[in-house]
Amino acid sequence: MKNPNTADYLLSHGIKPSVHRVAVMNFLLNNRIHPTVDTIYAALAPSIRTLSKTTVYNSLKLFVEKEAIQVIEIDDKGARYDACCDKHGHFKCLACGGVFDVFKMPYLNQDELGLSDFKITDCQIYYKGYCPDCVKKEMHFNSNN
Amino acid sequence: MKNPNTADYLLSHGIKPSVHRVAVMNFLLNNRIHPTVDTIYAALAPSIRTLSKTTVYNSLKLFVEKEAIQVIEIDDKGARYDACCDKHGHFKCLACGGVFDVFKMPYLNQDELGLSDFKITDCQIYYKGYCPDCVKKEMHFNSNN
DNA sequence: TTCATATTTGAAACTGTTACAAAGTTAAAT
DNA sequence: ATTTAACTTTGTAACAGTTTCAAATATGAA
Repeated sequence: MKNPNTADYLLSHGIKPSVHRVAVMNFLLNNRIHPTVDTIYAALAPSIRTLSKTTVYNSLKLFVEKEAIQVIEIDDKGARYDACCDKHGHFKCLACGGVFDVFKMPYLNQDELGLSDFKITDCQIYYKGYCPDCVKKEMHFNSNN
Repeated sequence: MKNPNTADYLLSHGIKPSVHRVAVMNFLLNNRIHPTVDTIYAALAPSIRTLSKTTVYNSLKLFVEKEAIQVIEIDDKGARYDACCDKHGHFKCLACGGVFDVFKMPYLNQDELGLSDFKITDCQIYYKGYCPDCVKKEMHFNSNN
């Protein structure tokens, strides 16, 4: 489960690998579930008794700035974080709250999009609906996820 | 500037056209600027002295539910509202805060996306960067827009 | 005119996030 | 070892956008 190269990964992005930062990055690398801040904090707090939620926020913000991870702001129920920085879309299930990767994306270049004179710095594609499991369970009532 | 069919438009979507609702919908139909709640409220409040911001929130929420408009949640700085419900992308300028339509979109169907067993209810494509005007003005410092 | 129903209001609550000053940690130079 | 400077972390409070909710108001049919 432990990735010994987490500190190196942070260093390669110009991030000083403090104990807390390594723990947060490690969680993201080993749990590809697009977790929220709360999920990360809840998972790490028991074993790192001195961890505060602000530090999780600070670390994630720094990682995003240094392009070590990407942030998925698919709704207003808490940002999701993804250790995979490759360009890809995301699907969020409105029943279970799960976020799925969508890798088969049809990206167009700037000219094709009709944005020739723009400077594009970010592109995000978000799908919403119900995942296969929840479709089967007919969990179409909307929860708070 | 006035669109006499606004009430009919609301009715055709199963929305009772109260005075306030017509005013909000009318603003959206005549001002295709993807306004925020604050923008709409600030524009209408002077002429409709009894209007409250909660009513703007309530009306917009109802319109979205009834699919009379669509909501653009491109960042956490306030939702944008679009009277055009056609499937299209949006670009937000990080300097001036303007939101632009991106109509030339490469939509794939569910199978092509690899989401065959999912039930998709919504798709949003968001671009960020700098619009032509701000590129020219070299307004690349980030504001709070 | 009365009554039932729907709409609107305004204040308070709520949520995710950020700001900030104080406290703690780290590691190099002495 | 001790000092020092720079950085990291904490915890509280602030903040913004949005929602909740009970009371007040408006609407329209009987």
